[in-house]
Amino acid sequence: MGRGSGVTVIVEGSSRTVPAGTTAAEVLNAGKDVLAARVDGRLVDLSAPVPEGAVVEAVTFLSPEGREVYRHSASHLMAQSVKRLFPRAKVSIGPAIEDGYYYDFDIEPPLTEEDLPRIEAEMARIIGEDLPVRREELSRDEAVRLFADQSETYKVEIVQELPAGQAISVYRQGEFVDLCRGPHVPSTGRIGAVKLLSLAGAYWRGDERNKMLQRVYGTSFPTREEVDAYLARLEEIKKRDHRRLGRDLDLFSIPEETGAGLVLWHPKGARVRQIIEDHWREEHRKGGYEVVYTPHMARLDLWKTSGHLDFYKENMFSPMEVEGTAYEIKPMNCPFHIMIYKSRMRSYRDLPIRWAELGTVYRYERSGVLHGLMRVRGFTQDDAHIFCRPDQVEGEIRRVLSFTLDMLAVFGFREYEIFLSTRPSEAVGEPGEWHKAEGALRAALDAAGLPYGVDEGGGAFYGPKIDIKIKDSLGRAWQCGTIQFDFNLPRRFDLFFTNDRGEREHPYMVHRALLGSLERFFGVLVEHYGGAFPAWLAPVQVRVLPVTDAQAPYAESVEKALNEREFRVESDLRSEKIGAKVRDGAMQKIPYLLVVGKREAGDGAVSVRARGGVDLGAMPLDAFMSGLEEEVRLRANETRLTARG
RNA sequence: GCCGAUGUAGCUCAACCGGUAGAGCAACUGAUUUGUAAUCAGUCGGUUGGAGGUUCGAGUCCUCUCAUCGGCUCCA
Repeated sequence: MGRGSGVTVIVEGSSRTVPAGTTAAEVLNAGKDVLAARVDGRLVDLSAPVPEGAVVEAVTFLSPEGREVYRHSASHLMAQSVKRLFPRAKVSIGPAIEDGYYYDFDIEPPLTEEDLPRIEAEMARIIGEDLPVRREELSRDEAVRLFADQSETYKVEIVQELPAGQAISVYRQGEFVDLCRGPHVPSTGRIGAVKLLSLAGAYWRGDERNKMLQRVYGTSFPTREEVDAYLARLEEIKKRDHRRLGRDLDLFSIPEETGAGLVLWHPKGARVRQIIEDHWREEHRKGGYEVVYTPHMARLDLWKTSGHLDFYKENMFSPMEVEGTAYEIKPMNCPFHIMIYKSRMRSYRDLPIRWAELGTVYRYERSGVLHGLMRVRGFTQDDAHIFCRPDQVEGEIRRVLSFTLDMLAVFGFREYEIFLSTRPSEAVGEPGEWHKAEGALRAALDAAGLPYGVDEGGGAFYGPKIDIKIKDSLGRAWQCGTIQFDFNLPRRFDLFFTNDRGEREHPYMVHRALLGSLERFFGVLVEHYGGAFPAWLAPVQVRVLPVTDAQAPYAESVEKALNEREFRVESDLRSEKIGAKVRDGAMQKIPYLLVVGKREAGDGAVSVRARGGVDLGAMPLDAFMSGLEEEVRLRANETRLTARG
């Protein structure tokens, strides 16, 4: 604190002395673009007085923190606007999120889409009023009274849960006051342009036993142009949506007649899947795995033993009866691999045993969660189970971890999020053992030097896991790879091996999937490449386009030659103009279009047009084929042929 | 499952206050023989997601149901 006359602060690296009580805004000589201040690393309002010795920095929209302050203030603006238009609405919470903000309301009758423009217009009015945003600190009792007087029951509930002694901050702008930690922009006029995007339901406090509130999503930027650019970006992103591309490129469908969440892989989607699977098998062979096959259903008793019936029931379809015995369609592959393990005696010398299977499982997913290929009811996991001795488990986990990342890298994924998921509330086994298992996973992650978050309670019922999430085009992260430590199932099934002292001992298990499920992985892959698969994955690598019907026989001979070299190739023999054929080929995102006219037919050449509209000119067919062969061999992420092959 | 919205030709979308469903693209047929993102003409195509109801009459209004979309919850 200042000693009477003045305080010394450090602003942008240089030290200054100012009168005590000087605000951050004054110290920074803040212009309109400064939204808040960072004092000694902590975000505060511009109106906050700076203490002695403080390091003061300006926070603008250019920083993530600045955007958060800005959007959070915009959410208050929205709440104020809603309260003006719908005085009986109760507010709850309204944080900034990536690219925007939301606010949850309890409001009767519910808002409709038509209300959004009205709310937006009122927000614009409040911006015009340029109301000062003021922080006040209250005791808990005062805060409870304040919000109780306004019948803001949700706010009262939040305040009552805050510690009694602690001062509680509220922010007031005009007639609107909201419980908030802050900081906020100094006045409502600082918000430039706002846009409300959508309405959605959201449970109070995220708990489905609570009342469902109405959530309004919006975004805000300093200028209208930036809002428009953001909306345009959303439109662009939609074009990468795997559901749209799946239809446009004829990759898959999920017809209502088949059933929700049940995927039909069309020939072109199936080709890509097959390439993924072939690569997967080859890598597993090299990585010391054996492939196994198991059935799609098993007796219900098996799922009793495994614990699925106790801990996984809500994700399983109902059992069916066969000759008086109940059978269950499989939600997981592990019990089958366990039964293979049990089929004979195992020595410590046999371990680790690594068994992999592209195992198709069926899980009951609630109707509201289904989403294209990303969330389905029948899917094929690239599953494997490793049975090992306790002393091997950490090494095996590390090995799987690097295997996963290598596999993802081949498909062009170098960015992902890793989470350690710990014991869920419903789980088998002792907490102490869980703790040990979590430690082993943590050690493997640390050894690999990988940053990770912790998902408390996100583990499988039989053990903790490491999850690897990949982001889709909308920035939604999807869990793909997973590595799960399991000391429980071996015990439940009474698995053992004979150790080097001749005693029976339980093995440990590692459940793992590298890609997760082929459906989800393919969905993410489609979006990742926007449907423009690299040549090694593309369902059609080459399309031959004769300029006129006269070159049809030559085109067919080119197609045949390519086919014999095992390229995925087709010809467009329609009597269309070459421009139309090029356009159609481009829209199918085919890596290479070969234009063959009179000239090419004459000298055994092809005119190569690479994806993206790059005309590589004419080259001998052989040169094209060796170039493409190389590109495929390298699993190159981009088309890489150049002029003259 | 929950909240909200939406289902019209294969796709993208029209159809006033309830008055008897239409366009472009695709497909098909024919003409055209084309040199790097759409050649022309014609033809076909619909129990308006499904089932009930209101009405003289329903794509339009009501109820139920299925699916999809955006979220929430849950998950590979």
